[in-house]
Amino acid sequence: MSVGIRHDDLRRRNRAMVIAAVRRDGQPSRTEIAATTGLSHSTISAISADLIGEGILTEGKPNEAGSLKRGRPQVGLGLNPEAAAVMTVVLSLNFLSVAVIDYAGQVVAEEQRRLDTLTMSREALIGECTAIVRRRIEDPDLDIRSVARIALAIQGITDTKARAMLWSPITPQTDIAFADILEAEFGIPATMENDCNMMAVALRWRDPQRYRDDFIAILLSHGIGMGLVLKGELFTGTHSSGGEFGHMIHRPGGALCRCGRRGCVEAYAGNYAIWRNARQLGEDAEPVADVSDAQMRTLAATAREKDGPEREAYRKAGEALGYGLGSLFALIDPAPVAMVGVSAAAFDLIEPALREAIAQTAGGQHSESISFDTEPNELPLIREGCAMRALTFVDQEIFAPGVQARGSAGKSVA
Amino acid sequence: MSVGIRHDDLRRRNRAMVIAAVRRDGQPSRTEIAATTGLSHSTISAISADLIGEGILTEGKPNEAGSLKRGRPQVGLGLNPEAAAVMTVVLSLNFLSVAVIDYAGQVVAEEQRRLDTLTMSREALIGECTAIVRRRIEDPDLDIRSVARIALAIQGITDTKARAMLWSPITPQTDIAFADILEAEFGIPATMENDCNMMAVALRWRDPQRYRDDFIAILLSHGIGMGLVLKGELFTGTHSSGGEFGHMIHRPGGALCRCGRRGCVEAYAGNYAIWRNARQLGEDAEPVADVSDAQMRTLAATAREKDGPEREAYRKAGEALGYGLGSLFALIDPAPVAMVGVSAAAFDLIEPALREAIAQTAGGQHSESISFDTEPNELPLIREGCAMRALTFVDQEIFAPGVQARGSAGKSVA
DNA sequence: TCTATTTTTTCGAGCCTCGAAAAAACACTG
DNA sequence: CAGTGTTTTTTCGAGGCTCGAAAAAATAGA
Repeated sequence: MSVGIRHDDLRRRNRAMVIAAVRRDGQPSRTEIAATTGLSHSTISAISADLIGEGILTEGKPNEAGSLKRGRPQVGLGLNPEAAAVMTVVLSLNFLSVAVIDYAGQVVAEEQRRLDTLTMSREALIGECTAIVRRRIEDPDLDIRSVARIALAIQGITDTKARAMLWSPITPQTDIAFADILEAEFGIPATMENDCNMMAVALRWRDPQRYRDDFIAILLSHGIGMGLVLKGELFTGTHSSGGEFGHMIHRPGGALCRCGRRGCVEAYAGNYAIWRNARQLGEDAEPVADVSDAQMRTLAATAREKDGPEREAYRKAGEALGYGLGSLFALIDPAPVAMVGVSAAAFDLIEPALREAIAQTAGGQHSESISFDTEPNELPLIREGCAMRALTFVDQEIFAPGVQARGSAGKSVA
Repeated sequence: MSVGIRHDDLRRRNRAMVIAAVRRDGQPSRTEIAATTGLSHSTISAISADLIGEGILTEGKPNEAGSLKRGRPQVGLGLNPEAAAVMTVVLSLNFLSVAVIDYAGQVVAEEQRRLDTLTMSREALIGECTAIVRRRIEDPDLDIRSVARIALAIQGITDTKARAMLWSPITPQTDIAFADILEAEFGIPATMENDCNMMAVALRWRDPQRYRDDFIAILLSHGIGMGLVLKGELFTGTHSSGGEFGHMIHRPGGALCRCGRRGCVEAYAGNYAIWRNARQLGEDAEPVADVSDAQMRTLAATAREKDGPEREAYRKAGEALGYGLGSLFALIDPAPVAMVGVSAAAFDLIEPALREAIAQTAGGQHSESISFDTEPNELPLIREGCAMRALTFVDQEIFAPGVQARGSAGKSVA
């Protein structure tokens, strides 16, 4: 049931709002915060005094951006990098990457490892993750007092509660509650996120002009994934991370998909599908386990060079993506799209067929107004998204908690 | 930007919460409201005293449900039917229907008219709507002081702001800002809603057990529509009412749809499509303008009787709906489905192929756990939904406003 | 009639936000 | 270089709101 607003909630929410404004706007003055939040100057003054006292915010130098103005110069408020740290863990095909990030969002440490995720046992996979996290946390060079939160991202399906990986193409293992495991191991709150959702989160921070309330991030990689932001909120399914754009049906009974079903968008537009079509192996050919980025780049080069099966493969991918997007647009209306991943670098080969297909669908009404942007490198995006997700959690839950917790936190710092 | 919470918002929100609790639970006592909202008894007591003083709530008789309990009996709080009235206007193919509903949700007046919506001019259509509303408002028999809000529903696409009909299959006219027109004409706040969304709203009130946070209402009528509730919120597109399930693509380049495109789900599952297939007219045959409910019932009867083109037509409809649902489930995960409209009465003919198709999709993982419910009559549902939508608006915006407005309202009643 | 029990109201305390005024910190001016 | 104007930030009292505890109200059972 919906719950009433208690009196203490007021301060908590407004604290969170101030922190969010500072994180969003960089170095806003108290006056600017008052303007964007709609709260009075007195309230902002009181809250920011508290936050500075607790070591969460810091006052910037007043002589920041050339003070040409007449009166008392604005004092920019910033996030105190030492207020907390968070950790990101990104698990992708044969690759594990962690980073420690300070409260202001700067990477202070990182470590990467190659693994053979496709053949590893459940225990080995979990072991590698906990080990790498432990190494970073216990690193004596790291002068971070404590990691306040861990965010994991994995390609595949996670549950709505952000506790577990349910299924992932990078491992035969299923249902690993990574978040619970890490929490139990280190006593640090953790969440398990879908990689494409983190891409969307990152895009929102990178370019809030373009990616604000409604947009679509599509990962064009070995598989096809999607992160969807609607009305300013990350979209998730009712039970899982949802948004499995790659497994919408493009052609009933069509090409064989990595998921074992037939006719999914991914079975035409995933790297393995483009590869399969370029090699003219037939739609029933078993998907290959991996195609290297270099191989895909070669494929794209060939397709650009001459009209042959390679070009046709990209055309088919464009068609599948276009019809898929058309169906998606029928549900949510058109929105800006960011194409991410190695095949986004071949978007020139994909776009014509994609636009042609969209024009045949309900999305076609605004065909020309749909904008596409490309970003070939997904990993940094996923990492950034994880970092922002973890930091936002700290902002909201740790630094803007109920009264009791806030009191003690205040004492421990003051 | 997100806006801070002012001090006055507190009372406003908690007032809204109390009203919502009373509307939801029937005759809750103050103690029960305190329990469901999590607010203290004192707060509930104060707020309900205000609301009773303002004539919004009324105290029920204490001897309501056999007072077997020991102590002071609970006093049920109810909505005062005379506190306000709302009006619903439902515009469907060749049919216009309005109703006046009191604050407690009872219909106090209604009127219906047959029209030829497909051939009417823009002015005539608007004229009929304003005329019927005026007749109901100015009816001397009606002892309702004033209508506080009007909710219109129409088959087709409306804008996100709930101001205008953008496109509708029931008329060649487009972009009619019905809400603005009625507001200008009568000075009463109005909203323009999508019919299927109102079906979903109604289902939520009718059976909150089954249809709570996540469910799908699909209209199987001449066209195919959908109302979607996700995470307890009505789902809408970024620009329009969205949720155009009927125009997701089932087969690229496939059967001719009423919308002029090809291969939409509706081009296989709409009444005209079933009709077309049953008559073996071919997928390119121009959709007929209307098929009567009686004709559809005859068709279903024939299909049940013998294996022929009629049965095959329903099979194809089931397949299209199944693959469409499969794609939808890939995005949002499976959820309970309510099939509404005349073809829902033929769901026995549709279901086998539908389930078979879903099993071939990402939704298939939970194939057996997906439940279908049928309701052949959409009109009462749409009307109910409109009524609840309008009443909820009154609850939230008129009876739980900012402080200034509340003060004056209080005075005028006291 | 008295007592136990449960619901509802009353009342003072504690917060929170707000507006107005004061204080602070600078640029400009002569 | 002191004085003035301007803008930002803080201070302070007022007004509201919710809460907990206690009181009042309303009933069933003894």
